Amino acid sequence: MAKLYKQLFSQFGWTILLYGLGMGLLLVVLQTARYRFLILDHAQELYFGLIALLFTGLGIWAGRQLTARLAKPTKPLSGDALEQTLAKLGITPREYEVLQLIAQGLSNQEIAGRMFVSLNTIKTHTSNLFSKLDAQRRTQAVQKAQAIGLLSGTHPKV
Amino acid sequence: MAKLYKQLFSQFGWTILLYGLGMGLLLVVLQTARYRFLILDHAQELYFGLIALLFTGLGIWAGRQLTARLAKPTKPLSGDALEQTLAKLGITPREYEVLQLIAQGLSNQEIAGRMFVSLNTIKTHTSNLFSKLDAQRRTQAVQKAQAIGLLSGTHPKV
DNA sequence: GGATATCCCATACTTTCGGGTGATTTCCGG
DNA sequence: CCGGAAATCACCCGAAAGTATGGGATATCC
Repeated sequence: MAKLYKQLFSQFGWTILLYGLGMGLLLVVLQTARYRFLILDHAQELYFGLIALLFTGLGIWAGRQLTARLAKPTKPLSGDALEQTLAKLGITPREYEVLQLIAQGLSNQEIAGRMFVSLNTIKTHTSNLFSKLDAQRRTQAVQKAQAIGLLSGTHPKV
Repeated sequence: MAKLYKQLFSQFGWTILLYGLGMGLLLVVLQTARYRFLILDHAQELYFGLIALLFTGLGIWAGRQLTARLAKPTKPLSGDALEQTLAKLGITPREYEVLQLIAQGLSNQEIAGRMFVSLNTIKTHTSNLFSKLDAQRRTQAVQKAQAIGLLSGTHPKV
């Protein structure tokens, strides 16, 4: 449990904390303000609208913050860093080969032919690869791999 | 005035409309619910909290939708060159949108959901797109598009 | 020798893709 | 007003991709 928290925190930093604080603060302010200045009866709708607007804005802001961290762009790794990343993800050499061929737009059949193994073998490799990359599709795997820097620049094959 | 609306609509599609509708609907529902079931006195805080939560979620969603459209047209090639290339290949705006979403690893179903059209429509778009890019698979299309510089992220750098 | 990891292959099954055809609507330019 | 481009959607069909499971062959490390 503490591990999950730590991971989340390291990933999102202060964003969540700040968001929670802001949320609580706003609620408190609004509450006290309600009892102090605006005790008008039918001002409820106005309150709802205001809160809705405010938290919509906050939501957009928070969304931007979070996606900004998740969509962090990176440069292609090389040599040592590459192997380290591969090891961390548990991606085997053979799987990495497959990944590179996938990124070049080859089908499983073509990959099988190029690597002199059966189609089923490639399927196994891709399946394992996807689970290690937390991907459901080959395009997603390529996208994630590029985001991490596992793949060098595109090879203009044709 | 109508022109501005049209432009905005064509840019953001149903996102804004849906958002406005959802907002209004939620407010109405909450209001009527208030007078029907929960006339308890100190339930206000709960309401505020609920609305805050709801609209935070909505805000995040809206933010994602909007930034997805605003961030994509950030051209890797100098604007003009991009449009020229697209025109040369006969790729329509809608098809280009699809291409970008494909490059992000989304399935046709997910793309359909994000663009508020049917799965069949996306299939048509992808099919036309592939023939224009001379590709047989989505991964191949992505590879070629990146090689030409049609996609942000990784493109001819070195 | 046993545990582990990698690689190879297979079968069976479900889902997704891609290709093809055709149809409707809207909008725009000649 | 007519014709074409663009966008939307539908239906079918075969191929490819993905999932699950299990078996067998090495090689390595303890």
